[in-house]
Amino acid sequence: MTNSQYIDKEELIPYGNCLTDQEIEIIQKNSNVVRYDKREIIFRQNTRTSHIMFVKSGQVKIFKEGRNNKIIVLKIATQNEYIGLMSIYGGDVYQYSAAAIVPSEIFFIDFNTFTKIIKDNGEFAIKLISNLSNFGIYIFDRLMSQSHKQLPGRIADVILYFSEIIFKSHVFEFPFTRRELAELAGTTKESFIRTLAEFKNDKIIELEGSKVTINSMKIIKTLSDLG
Amino acid sequence: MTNSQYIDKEELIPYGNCLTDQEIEIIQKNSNVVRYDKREIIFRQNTRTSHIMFVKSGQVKIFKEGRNNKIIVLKIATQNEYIGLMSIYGGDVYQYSAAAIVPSEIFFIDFNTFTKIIKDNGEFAIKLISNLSNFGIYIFDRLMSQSHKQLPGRIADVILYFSEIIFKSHVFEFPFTRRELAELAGTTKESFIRTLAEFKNDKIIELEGSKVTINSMKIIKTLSDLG
DNA sequence: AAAAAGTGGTGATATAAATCACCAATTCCC
DNA sequence: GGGAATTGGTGATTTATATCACCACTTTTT
Repeated sequence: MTNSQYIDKEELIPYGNCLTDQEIEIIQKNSNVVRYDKREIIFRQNTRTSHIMFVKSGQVKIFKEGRNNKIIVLKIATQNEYIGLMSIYGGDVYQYSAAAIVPSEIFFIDFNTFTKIIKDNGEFAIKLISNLSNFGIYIFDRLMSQSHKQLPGRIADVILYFSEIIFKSHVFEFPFTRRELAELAGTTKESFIRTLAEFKNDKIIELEGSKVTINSMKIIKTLSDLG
Repeated sequence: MTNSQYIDKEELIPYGNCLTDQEIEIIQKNSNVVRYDKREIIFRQNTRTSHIMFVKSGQVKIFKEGRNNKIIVLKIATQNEYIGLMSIYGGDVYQYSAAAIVPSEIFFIDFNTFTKIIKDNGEFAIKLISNLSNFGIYIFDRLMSQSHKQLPGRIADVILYFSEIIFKSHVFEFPFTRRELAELAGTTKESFIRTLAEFKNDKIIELEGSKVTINSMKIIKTLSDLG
């Protein structure tokens, strides 16, 4: 018998501190962890949804594939983030794909078990509603940025995303190829490379391969704001 | 005392058939209806969220305003659709604006009352999770289309939207100005007008002012698919 | 260990669509 | 009822970015 007093439920499952010990136990009995290598696909767009998943450890790329191999990278999911929630309750197939970008552990929870807990536990339901809402707002912002910002603004956004959201540092290494970075900025590999080179020439950033050092966060933010 | 046996709860409140008579009653006690004229603003982006709302009757334009007066029209909400849900549970200010496009009645529900019912009623919570998920997926599709489709494809999308989602007929009248239509397609007034004129010249549609008759649904769908 | 595929990068060229500049006809509002 | 603003529309011009065509280098695959 575990002494739950000493366990942070939030580390066992996202929004776990809304759940009773019993609910946590039920989830754990109806779940399992799968390990994925770098670049392995976790689920693919248009396949049937099955389990609720979250990232136990690692980093996962969420992306959508369109016609003629065009891809949009939506975000990087990190530790304790649900992935695929929106697809599971929004229809019966995944609307996007997920792939590990570093070796990652994914926690799989049985769909019916999870749904029952949402129904029984209102606080937990509200948390999920909040989560989905925030994700929706995030996609919405991406839509605005894609529609109205031009390249330098969108590339500044990509730099800010890694610096502020993912690595929380103004020195970091892109965990993506140039092509993937372009897919995150909604452009082509060539245009991304060129614009990034301009940032480097203008001394806004330093750039050595994948390593980025932001020299002027102020200029990056201005670029992002003015679009 | 109302005899609920003869009332379709779904018509009183969206997803009402998940609610008990008592819950419906609580909602009705804590809500009110407000009438809006054509073009009146219902709520504006960046103002604080307050009530849960849904469209009792009419049609409401949901749109987001960016820098330099650039606007994206996201969708038209019609009867029995919640508006602003995503903003209310995603943060404390509206992420977008809503305006009536025809005289409309909006049902306002007290936030705490509504939240309590979500917490108490799991079926209702699941419905809302589903609703938010579908909305998210819709925005996501818009993002894909904005990123990868070119104008004719996006304008075909607009025509399909009115024909299939809003009016369910291949003859209809745009309830929008050319400018608003352009904002829905993610382009400028001029480009929208030109492309629509091409559709007319190519006999894909007939066009007289705001009145549209789709001659070849097949070509419209092909344009939408191929982007 | 060779062959194949993918990556980072640069230059030249093409092009879709925005922008600018108008105008006539409506609609709005003091 | 008359001026101001908005709308639908067209043509000419500009421009941002995609596309094409490469190349040297690295990483996979077999």
